[in-house]
Amino acid sequence: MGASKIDGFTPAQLHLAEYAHALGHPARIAILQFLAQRRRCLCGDIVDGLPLSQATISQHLKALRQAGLIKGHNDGPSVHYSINEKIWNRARMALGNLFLHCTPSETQETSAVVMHSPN
Amino acid sequence: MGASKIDGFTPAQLHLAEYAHALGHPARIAILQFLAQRRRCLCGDIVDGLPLSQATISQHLKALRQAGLIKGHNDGPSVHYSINEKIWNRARMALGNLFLHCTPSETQETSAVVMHSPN
DNA sequence: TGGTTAGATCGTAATAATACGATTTATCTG
DNA sequence: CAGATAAATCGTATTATTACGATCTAACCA
Repeated sequence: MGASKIDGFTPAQLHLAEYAHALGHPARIAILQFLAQRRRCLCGDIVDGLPLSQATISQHLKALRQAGLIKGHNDGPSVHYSINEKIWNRARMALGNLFLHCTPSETQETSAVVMHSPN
Repeated sequence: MGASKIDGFTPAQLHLAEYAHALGHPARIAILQFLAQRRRCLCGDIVDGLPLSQATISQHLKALRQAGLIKGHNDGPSVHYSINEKIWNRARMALGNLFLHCTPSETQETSAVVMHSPN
């Protein structure tokens, strides 16, 4: 894409867009669901589980890592990936916030709950 | 980007990625927040409110419309835009679902609430 | 009808994203 | 050390995105 204009938007808007952007590809959704199922898994497990090459998976993992949503832990030649709960919760809250403030009608109370700090 | 591979992913994953992708730009976040504030507003209002050209705003509106998140209502020469609650709720649920199933620990009950059908 | 206004669309330049083969890097093992 | 394995990175072709000026379209008004 052309580079997005960044000035004129709030940090909150930029962060929210960054999180959503990281979620904006089916492979990255699948990777996150994969990580959630196994709680912690090798990069190779993901490669085996998805219809994409090792290089492409690695690229998507990098994108998720750069957004902060996942983290990797080196274990010999392999890497264990897992969801980064801290940033994950931030993303959850940011999106909950968006839906809270952008959803009209009585659904607001329902959405509101997602915003409460879980810890 | 290169065209994303689509086969091998579930419809749910594809929809989720589509919604997230639509939210993955600060201008589109700002537009949605703008629409939520005024509940219904002219395209020109958005153009005045954001640091982007009319052509660019129109392009972002098109992206949001194609994802189904907003709808436009013609009123003479102007167009009133508003959030499409039906699809908006679908997006909210889909994202709530993702966070529900991907978030470890005790935050699950909290996230779960967002999934309940509001109506 | 002629002019004005609101938005969409066109054309296009610049840049980012996607995908994958090939290669590199790093770690373990014999 | 030599070979094997895991994952990252490189190189690159293709396509999408972003942004904006310019133009087109449609609806309104005098």
